[in-house]
Amino acid sequence: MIQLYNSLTRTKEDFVPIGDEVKMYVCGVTVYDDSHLGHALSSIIFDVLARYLEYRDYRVKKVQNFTDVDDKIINRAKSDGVPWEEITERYINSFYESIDGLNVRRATVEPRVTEDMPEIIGLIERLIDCGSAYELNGSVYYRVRSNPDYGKLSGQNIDQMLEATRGELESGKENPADFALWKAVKPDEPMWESPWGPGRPGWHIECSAMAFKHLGEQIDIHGGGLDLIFPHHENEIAQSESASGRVPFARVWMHNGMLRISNGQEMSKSLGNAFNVKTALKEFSPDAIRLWILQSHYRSNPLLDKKLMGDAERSMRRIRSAAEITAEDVIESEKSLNADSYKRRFIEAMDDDLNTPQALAAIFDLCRKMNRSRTDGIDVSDAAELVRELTGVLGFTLEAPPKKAEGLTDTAVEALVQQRKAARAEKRWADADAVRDQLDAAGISISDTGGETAWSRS
RNA sequence: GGCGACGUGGCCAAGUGGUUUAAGGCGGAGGUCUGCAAAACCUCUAUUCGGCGGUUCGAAUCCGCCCGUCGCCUCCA
Repeated sequence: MIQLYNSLTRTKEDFVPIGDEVKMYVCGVTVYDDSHLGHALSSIIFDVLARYLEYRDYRVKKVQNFTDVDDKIINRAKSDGVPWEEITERYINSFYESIDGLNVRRATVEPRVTEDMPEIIGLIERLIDCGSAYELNGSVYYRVRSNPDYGKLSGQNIDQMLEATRGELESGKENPADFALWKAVKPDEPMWESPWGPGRPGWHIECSAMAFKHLGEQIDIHGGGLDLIFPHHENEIAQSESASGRVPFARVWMHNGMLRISNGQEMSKSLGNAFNVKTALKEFSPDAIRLWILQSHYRSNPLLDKKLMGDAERSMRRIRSAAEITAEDVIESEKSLNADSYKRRFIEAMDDDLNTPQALAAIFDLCRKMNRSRTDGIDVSDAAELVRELTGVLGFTLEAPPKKAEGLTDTAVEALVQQRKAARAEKRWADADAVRDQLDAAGISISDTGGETAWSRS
């Protein structure tokens, strides 16, 4: 039985989907800049969740949106002096480049706000009809007081929040905590026609509308970063439940932790220290980045530190070399390593609220067991197959790290390797070592196994 | 001010009442293998879980206080 921690109830709960298909919605990105490693963290975690659910024989429909109408996009368009559509197009492509590079599978549906405008407007109309929203000067606001449950996710209560929000308040709202569902048009901003006049949707309504459209009015899992709990997810719950009358809107709310940067501060865009995914991928393999993330539990706050990614790169080599063992590499043997207990450990760990550090520990232990068994003349090809299976569930590619562009060509390396081979055959060790040093300097490492010499770029 | 998270070895990080005197990874030390290396394997690397009290037959795990770090309450994965 899979158990997941539900932010709404603050407990781990047995996961029981409503229907025969898991309906999962994950808050996507606002496309106004390149993706940073925080996005990578969230994407990888919910990628692993979807992969694991499928591994456990669930059918999964995952919806992840693009917010392509937003203040930050408008501002970016202004500062770049281009139409806002160009900004969103550019960064949607950039997002895909990053996410593909990280071997994150695409969601089943990836809706954009601009493409689901009729549903958004329709949902706002429903909210007005049921008394949960009101129009004011061409804008529409959600009436927070209409919902006694408001605040249940974040543990906030309206009065306390208001104390904190003293100061600038939009005039005319019934309650300062009421939030915009529809924003009346301002000069030079994207706009759509609506029953309340031209304007654009508020931030929160899109997710409710898209979840309703693509998944239905009650869903199994809703995911996103911890920072979205308030106000975004709180508002999403309020809107969705007011409109549909179905409670809860999402059975399980899952929130991933925030990246920490080395000096202890949160990594946030406003600090301007975002670490670009594409930049990271130039230096580290997607597997190293994934391992670095999955070695912490998804609800913790991993340290963003290049050293740790480098450590993960080295760790990956162990797993990769174990996974690379195929039937041909195996010594003829009657005895075969039975890896069932490792598979059970893996599943047990993942069932327990996606405990990837424990699941990885099972894989590392299995790799060690395989190496040990191999020297004992035991057939480990089935175990290697299991390593491939389990690492696949975690989304690893098992591909070697990116090749350094500079340096020697393959043929040049081969020539040097042959040169060294000759030297070794004649026991001219100094010459052989000189070649090895030369290769090493060019970022190529060598290993002599049996009669053969293997080389790889590091 | 309100809501919340966290503090485990040199670094990262599981574990949340007994089979854990604490998994796994990285790093380090020694060894096997090797011409020497690399990789791999073996052994070692926290009697201890921020501090102080308490509950309990028994706590890193529960309770209280204190110290420290961080997040949310405004846009953020």
